[in-house]
Amino acid sequence: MTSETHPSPASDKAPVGFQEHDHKNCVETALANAEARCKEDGLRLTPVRRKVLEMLLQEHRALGAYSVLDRLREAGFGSQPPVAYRALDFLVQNGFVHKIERLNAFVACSHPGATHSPAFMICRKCDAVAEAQSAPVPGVLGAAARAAGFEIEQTVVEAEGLCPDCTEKA
Amino acid sequence: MTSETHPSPASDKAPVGFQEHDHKNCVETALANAEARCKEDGLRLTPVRRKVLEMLLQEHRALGAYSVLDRLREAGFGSQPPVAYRALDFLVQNGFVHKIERLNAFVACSHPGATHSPAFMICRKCDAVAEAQSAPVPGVLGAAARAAGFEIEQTVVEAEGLCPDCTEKA
DNA sequence: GGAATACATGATATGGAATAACATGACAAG
DNA sequence: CTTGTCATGTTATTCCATATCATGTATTCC
Ligand SMILES: [Zn+2]
Ligand SMILES: [Zn+2]
Ligand SMILES: [Zn+2]
Ligand SMILES: [Zn+2]
Repeated sequence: MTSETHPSPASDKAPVGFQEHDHKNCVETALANAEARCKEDGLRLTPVRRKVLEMLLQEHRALGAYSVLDRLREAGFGSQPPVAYRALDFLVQNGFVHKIERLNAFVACSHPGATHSPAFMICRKCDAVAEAQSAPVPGVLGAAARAAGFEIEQTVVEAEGLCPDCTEKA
Repeated sequence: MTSETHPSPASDKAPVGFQEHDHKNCVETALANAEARCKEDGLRLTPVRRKVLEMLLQEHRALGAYSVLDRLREAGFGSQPPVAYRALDFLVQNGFVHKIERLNAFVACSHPGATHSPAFMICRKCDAVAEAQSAPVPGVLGAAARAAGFEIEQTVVEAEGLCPDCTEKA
């Protein structure tokens, strides 16, 4: 089970997230990929947007909108909330970034490219976040939705618990 | 066992939520059940807490913390945020109420009694919320968690989409 | 009963998340 | 050059959430 999120290019659907990896390379690759995909799809990866994506890849954990904003300010961009939120909206909209509802925070996607409905594991101790490639949320919910006549468009799946590190320390 | 949420008395694991029902009865029953369970478990369903649960059952939809607070003020209780949050915490903690992360809002549980990991369907047009009795989330996520050494303690499953009513109007 | 303890509430203050509304600048299409 | 579109900047406001300190009210134990 090569859950090598970042290092090995071949593993793509692994759980990933709590391991060490070649981070510099991981960030650069992801940024390059994003730029490529934007060019391809006619999306505009402007400086602010790029910067926000870069910092999220860099941190490799979920950042609140105001942390993002702080970093934008430091980097010489606008410092008002909408600046951050608009960039984040763009990135979320186009699948480069996910919002972690449980934390009201944002994290760079670990499985870019493939359209996916992600699932997250969130450590309640250290706030580490790992993205798992989730199958469509189906099962009971799908059945319930059909029964109720509800049309599912998007799903949020977030599991809270203890990451390996924090489990160890306890 | 009497989770007569709304429509048919026999249906217990039904999706529920978007249908009409005998609401007065539904509220009263739920309140009575809550009181019974609290007595049984040595929990203290104090006036504030009871009032909050009552209003959530009454509204039958997700309310923001400050809506709750407004109603508390009108009812002569304290009017500072912690008053609402503490009551909500108690109710969530003990399974009478769920927090809808997607909306930063709270809704009374539709399947009280049974310990359950609920799943929600949230209408993006009218904000109606229906609770489905969700089987434990595992599936893909469970496997991923095991592989990563992550210990799941709690899960959030929320589906966004269009409720029957809003689908119709479109 | 009276002290000690735990828990519930009240009130103040602050911080963080999110959006509405308006103005400006860049750029491509007609 | 004008118009429309999109991105950015700025101001202001609203909503969500928690830390902290003070007060009150039960229960428990002696
Ligand atoms: Zn990485
Ligand atoms: Zn951890
Ligand atoms: Zn009801
Ligand atoms: Zn609706």
